[in-house]
Amino acid sequence: MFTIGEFARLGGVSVRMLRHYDAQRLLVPARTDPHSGYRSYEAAQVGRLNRLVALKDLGFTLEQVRTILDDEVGADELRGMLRLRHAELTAQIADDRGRLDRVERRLRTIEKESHMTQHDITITSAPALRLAERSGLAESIEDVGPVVRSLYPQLAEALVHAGIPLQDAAVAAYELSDEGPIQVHAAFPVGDDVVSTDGFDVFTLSPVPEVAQLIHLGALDTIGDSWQALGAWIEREGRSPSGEPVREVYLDMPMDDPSRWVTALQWPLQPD
Amino acid sequence: MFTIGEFARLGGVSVRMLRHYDAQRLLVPARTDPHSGYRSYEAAQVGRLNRLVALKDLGFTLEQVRTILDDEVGADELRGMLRLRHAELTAQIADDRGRLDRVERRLRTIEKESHMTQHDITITSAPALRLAERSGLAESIEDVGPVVRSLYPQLAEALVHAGIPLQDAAVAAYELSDEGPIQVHAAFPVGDDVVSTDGFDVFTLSPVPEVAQLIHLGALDTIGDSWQALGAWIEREGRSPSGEPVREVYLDMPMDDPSRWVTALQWPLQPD
DNA sequence: TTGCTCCTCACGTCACGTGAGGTGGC
DNA sequence: TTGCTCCTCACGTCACGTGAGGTGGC
Repeated sequence: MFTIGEFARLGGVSVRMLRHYDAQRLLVPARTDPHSGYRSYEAAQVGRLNRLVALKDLGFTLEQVRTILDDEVGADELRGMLRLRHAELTAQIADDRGRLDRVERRLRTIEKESHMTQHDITITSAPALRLAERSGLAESIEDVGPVVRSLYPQLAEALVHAGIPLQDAAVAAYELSDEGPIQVHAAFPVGDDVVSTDGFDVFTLSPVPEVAQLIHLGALDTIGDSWQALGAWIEREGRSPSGEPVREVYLDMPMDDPSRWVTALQWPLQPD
Repeated sequence: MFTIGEFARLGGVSVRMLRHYDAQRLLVPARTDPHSGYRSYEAAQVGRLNRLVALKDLGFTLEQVRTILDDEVGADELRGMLRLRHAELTAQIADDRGRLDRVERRLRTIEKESHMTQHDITITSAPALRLAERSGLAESIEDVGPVVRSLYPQLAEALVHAGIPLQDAAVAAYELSDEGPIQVHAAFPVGDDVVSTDGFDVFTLSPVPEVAQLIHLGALDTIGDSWQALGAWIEREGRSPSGEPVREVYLDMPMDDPSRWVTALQWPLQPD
């Protein structure tokens, strides 16, 4: 028989842990003195303690350890638990590798710039959107803005005329390509009941699991710079655009003050 | 201005998280309605939220994020924090790799044996020991037991004669080698004040960071099998003995019942 | 006798998730 | 008006670590 302290040393665990395992009925001492409460462990219990520690070291929760130790799982179930744990660990390692990469990148930029370079670019997801749109062609990147601006009044008029409420933020989408004119869509999100009519077409944008997003603050005259910055950032991060249309979401446009406008630029990415 | 829901969507976080960051003074809404408690966020706050999320994604605690965001750390300190995080992540990944290896080993043994092979072998550390000993030579492995047994009565007598109290468990140590006689030490731990005398020598065993340990239950006549099992296990695990003397710690030896004896076998390992 | 070990509460950890119960704005 | 969003508590999470305050055994 061992005291709790001896047994703890033998198993390489703390006394507190043994008390915890007792309280959880995971490893109950062979006897407990009814008067003093002193716990006594038998030599034969070392085996269970070792198994407990080994399973915990694999990353199982105490509840899982209990079911395994108490033989409540068959060989197949145990295989399943191990495979699940395998998958979880693999994912965990991959996550931490990503984190490590980002830490290293920060360290490299900090060496060069000696302060925290902070950009307002994040990677997020973009939802599927059902849109009522009017589209046009822009000859060049610089031409996109004027084209969009010319499309919205007509679109708004057509939607209002059709009695369709406009509640969500307007969304514009462009199909960027290296050469040739750019297809420009000026649009508003609409419900499933709305269909194409004279004055606007209804189409859907697919959901995108990963987009690089930059929040552009202020008037739209400098939005080209923001798109450029976003493209440069994607390149620096070693990511690639997926080729799906980019989106401009006009989150807030107080009509009296363009300097307070808020626009999200979203550039779909290929899976990493 | 955004409501908390809009701002949460924009930043890809939950409403609850924004309330939490408010409570922690990490990201306080630009204004809070004194009557309704409704929070309003400004577009310009998106930057801070993005930085917050990015730093949290690197694995920093919210408290660390706060000091970094509030510019309470200089470039050097920040470099230090990033390097620390780098080290932590590297260690974490190494740990998880080890876990993954062990999970895979379990899966392979379970394929073959279709049930949980549980051995009572663990890896633990062994402390430095100051020992009073008598030693002898054993011609072969089989001869070790008799030699040890012959040494202990004389050693006990010499220690008692010198007035030295015996409180801790007896420890035997052998220097295993492939050929030739085996040096056998029968010993008891003693305090720093005890020195070599007629009848026993005092020497110290170095601490060992990693030993493979097997708890042998019962009489010592089958202890050879336990040593064999321990050696086989070390081989299977792909570990190597360090060559330091192996230890037998006689944890419990009730004189009336050898079947309840408890002995720890410890085999020093090379660092992994 | 003096340490040393043992005991039982009970709080703290970390970053929120998840109700409960209620109010405000379109 | 009916949902939808917002609000404030407050408990739960997971496996213990860390006192506080007290008792038992050599």
